[in-house]
Amino acid sequence: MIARASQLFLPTLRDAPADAEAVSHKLLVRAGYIRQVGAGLWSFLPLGWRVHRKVEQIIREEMDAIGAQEFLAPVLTPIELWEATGRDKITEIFHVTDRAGRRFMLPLTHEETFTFHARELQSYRELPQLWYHFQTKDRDEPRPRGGLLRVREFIMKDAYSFDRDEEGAYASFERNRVAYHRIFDRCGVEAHEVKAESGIMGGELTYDFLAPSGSGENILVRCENGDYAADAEVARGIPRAPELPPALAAPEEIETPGVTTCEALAEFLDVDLAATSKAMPVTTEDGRVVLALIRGDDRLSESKLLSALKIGSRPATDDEIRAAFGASGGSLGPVGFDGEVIADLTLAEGQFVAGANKDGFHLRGVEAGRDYEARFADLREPIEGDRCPECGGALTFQTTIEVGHIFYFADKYSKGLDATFLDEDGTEKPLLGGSYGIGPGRVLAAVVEQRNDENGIIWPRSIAPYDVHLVVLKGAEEIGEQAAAALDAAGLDVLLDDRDQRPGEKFADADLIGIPVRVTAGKKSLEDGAVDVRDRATGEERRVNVAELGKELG
RNA sequence: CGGGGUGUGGCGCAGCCUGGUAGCGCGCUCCGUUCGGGUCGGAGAGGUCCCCAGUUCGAAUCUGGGCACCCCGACCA
Repeated sequence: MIARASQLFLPTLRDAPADAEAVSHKLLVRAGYIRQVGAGLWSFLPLGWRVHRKVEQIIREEMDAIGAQEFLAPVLTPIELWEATGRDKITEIFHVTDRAGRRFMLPLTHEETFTFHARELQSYRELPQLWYHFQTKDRDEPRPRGGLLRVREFIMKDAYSFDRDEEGAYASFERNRVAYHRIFDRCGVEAHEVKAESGIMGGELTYDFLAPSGSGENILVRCENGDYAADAEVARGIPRAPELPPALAAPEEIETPGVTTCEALAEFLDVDLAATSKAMPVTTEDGRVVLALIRGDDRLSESKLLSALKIGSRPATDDEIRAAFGASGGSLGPVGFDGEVIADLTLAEGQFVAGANKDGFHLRGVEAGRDYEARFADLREPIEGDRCPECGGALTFQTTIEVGHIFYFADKYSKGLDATFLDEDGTEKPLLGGSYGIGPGRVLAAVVEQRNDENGIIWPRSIAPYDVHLVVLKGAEEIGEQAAAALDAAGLDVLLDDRDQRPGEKFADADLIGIPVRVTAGKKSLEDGAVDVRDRATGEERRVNVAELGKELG
């Protein structure tokens, strides 16, 4: 296939929009792949849509290869379906009514709809089933950002498995997990599988696929030695050992006027910051004030706190703190506090400096067990300098985009929607489900984040909008056409730049657009019947006779 | 939702403080020139200055209200 640039809608820009921050956002807009319609709302222009479709096709092939069956479920969804599972309360839902006042919603995902169809499964003989579709998702995100990185409407490949027992469900999960690795490999995107946040749900199988990127919302923590990888929200790091002062027989009160932060405290007392403790009172959703206690050099991980408390919480207000501790933030500690104390594992042994629950005073030599009772849990965010929990190697931190998510949800949706089957032993059981999502738009953005240089995008061949970018310079039109015909005959998709532009502009656009192979037909070609074939990534160039082109690149 | 910022031809920006004919670069159209890394010269087209209200003889500019978009945070099935 030959596409002529002179006739395409391919609006390349010299400057990126001023408000673009992420590299993928800038390059995709500049190179004419996408345009913004509203906050978090994007059109894919012809070139961008070609890439999107290529990503889709790779996903489709890999899903079909594991026996998945493609569906198409509607976007507009009766609200009753979501009421049945209790998810109609989610704040990100866009609600819609028809002329008769009937209520609908635009789904964030399609568990309900697919489980609805799964109700037609009646016998264990029909299981397992693995279904998927590519369909629009709408989410009223509080803050879309970064071009395609976080949007309010996007196409998702979402798959749903239904099994008769846990063993089968795990097998389905595993099939999808392996397929995901193949998908990301083929798309040329580096993505790491990590155990994701389980939060209140706890215990379920849930993995994220994180693609390192210049901008993104998840922090990937990895061990320098390879194996260990986790999302920072759940990653465990081994913190450095603190320099503890000599132990005291009992806590000793010291006056610390105006000292309200651990940093100031460590400096005032001339001790290691890691020898202090930080008191972070929170109020739980059921109204209790709980003291979360971490080491002075650490940050509290909200998701770990959530897992440990098994209930949501927020920072306590000044009034609540005053009522519960009789002191203000900055002088708080566990000694003498009669509420629940949940402390980080780093504080289980040794003596630390803590607030005295008396404004302007702290206690030295506070020891868990002896001076206060606490429940211990991993509460800290891993930080630079931590060691790997498995091998002791150094941990590295990268910002990433979540490009895929696989999740085993058991009977969570089958229960609400009453999706059961009759097992071999004659008993009725709920279907056990899993869901598996990939956002092709995010994959596309992640590839651009990972593969670019100062001149533009560098697509892998597998998802490039065209196979070859053929630049035809003035005077070489005839041989350019011959080259295009040769490439087309070899089954390649050719972007033929036949515009009446100067060479520099055509080359600049070719670099920006990022098709991996560039072929140039120019004056020289008239003499030797050859064209330049240039590799976008390496810049390597060689001359190939037009007659050999198809064979060389096909 | 909290904090910060921006709205002026397609894109990037100046003008606003101190009210008085709306400007610059790129892009676009036409003519010439040039032609293997964003030529050069000339002539043009194109703007409800985000919206509404107010102040004023007069508002892009001052005041009030609203809207949109971006960044940080909160949130994130």
